[in-house]
Amino acid sequence: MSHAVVPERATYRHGDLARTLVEIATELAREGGPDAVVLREVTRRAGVSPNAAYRHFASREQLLAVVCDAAQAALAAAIEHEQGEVELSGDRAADARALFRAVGTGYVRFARAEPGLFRTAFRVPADLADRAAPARSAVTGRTPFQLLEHALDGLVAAGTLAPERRPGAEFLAWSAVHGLATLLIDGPLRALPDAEAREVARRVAAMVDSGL
Amino acid sequence: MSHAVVPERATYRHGDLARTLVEIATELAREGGPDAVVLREVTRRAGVSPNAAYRHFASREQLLAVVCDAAQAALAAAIEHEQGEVELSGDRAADARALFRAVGTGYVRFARAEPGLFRTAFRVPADLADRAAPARSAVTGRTPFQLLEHALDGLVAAGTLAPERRPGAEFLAWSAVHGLATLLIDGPLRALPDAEAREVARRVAAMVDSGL
DNA sequence: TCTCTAAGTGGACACTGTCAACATCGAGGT
DNA sequence: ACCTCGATGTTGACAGTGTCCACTTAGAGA
Repeated sequence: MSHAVVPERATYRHGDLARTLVEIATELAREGGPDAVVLREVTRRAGVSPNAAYRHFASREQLLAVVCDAAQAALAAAIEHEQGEVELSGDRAADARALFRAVGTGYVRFARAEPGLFRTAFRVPADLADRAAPARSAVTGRTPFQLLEHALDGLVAAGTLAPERRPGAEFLAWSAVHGLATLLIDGPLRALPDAEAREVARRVAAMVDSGL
Repeated sequence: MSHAVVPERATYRHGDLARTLVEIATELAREGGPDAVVLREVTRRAGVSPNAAYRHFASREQLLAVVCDAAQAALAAAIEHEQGEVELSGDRAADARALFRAVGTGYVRFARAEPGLFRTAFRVPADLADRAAPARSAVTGRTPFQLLEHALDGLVAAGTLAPERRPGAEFLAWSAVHGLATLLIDGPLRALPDAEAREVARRVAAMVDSGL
């Protein structure tokens, strides 16, 4: 049942247990969502006693918080990747628009590809809201939310979005896209085939475009 | 710690334990969300041994599923109440629109007023997707989702929404509103005062209106 | 009145997160 | 080259959880 095929470490010290624990916990979260990251199972897979974790994390909740950051970073990476796929045309307005839409499509694609991590990313940390932003970012150093804000700024700079409509626009866009994502992985659209899911996503994007 | 102030029942039989357990479990969910409904605490408050619950529910998960239905029903009731507050003007188009918007405002209002129940309502049942719809409805017999569909049908009937745009429109509207709700109770808009929250909700509604 | 069975109890098990006390090394100063 | 001391890992324990099994109880129907 337990994948405890550990390299039977020879030394008393582990080396980099903190990182190892986070990696294993993240894998558990990927497979089964936040509830699947159980401290004892993590240490078991690491080949270490349960209490060893407490030398590196104050509690299970705190370990989960770190995994949550990692999941957010993975989401950021997915969005950045999606934006990287965009073929820039040179038309500033069109490009800004494409990059903006890539935020949404990358977001939804990640939610469908990694539902466990996605749910973990938005597990409310219970204690703190302002979790360290840097830990939640990928290569550009931006969190998913910041990537969205950046894309919106791009729309304004390209003249596509009127500056007076910019404040608060991230909340409109985020609402629509996040709602769609949950609908697709936990809601009635769960079993929708990829093609149709993309179609719904396209319509949501159109709604955001015209309604911003 | 435990509110186990139970009426010290005299009879061996409880009378209506199933209903009592659901009520207590719902209260726990209201206070602390789905994770707060722990079987032993429920039975404790009911003044009954833990195993008594198994005569009425196959597992904790199944009890939680019933609570989930109850939470959905409460959401439906909140939406219906919001629609009941609408002052009909006689103008069919305007009324249909007002009733449609009331779905959104009722939805968001409920999420903010009862975050514990709201989270419970959308706890994915893990096993079954097609949970009994009737259990999730209130006085009109409609689930929250059905209330939304009904309001959209009203828009079409009033000529406000083009019939060819009707299919799938519920997913667009639901995405936006549900996303907003989670943003307001678990996301960065958590601490927003009521007035500003209503303002954001108004803008989301406008986005849906113009983007449907 | 007797019985059968639905409803509640008691005890146990495996599992969890967490604490306190103990064991083990390895780096840094003498 | 040694010794120490603190960071890291271990052991054992405790309370709490969901759930199984065997037992008891009492109310409804023959």
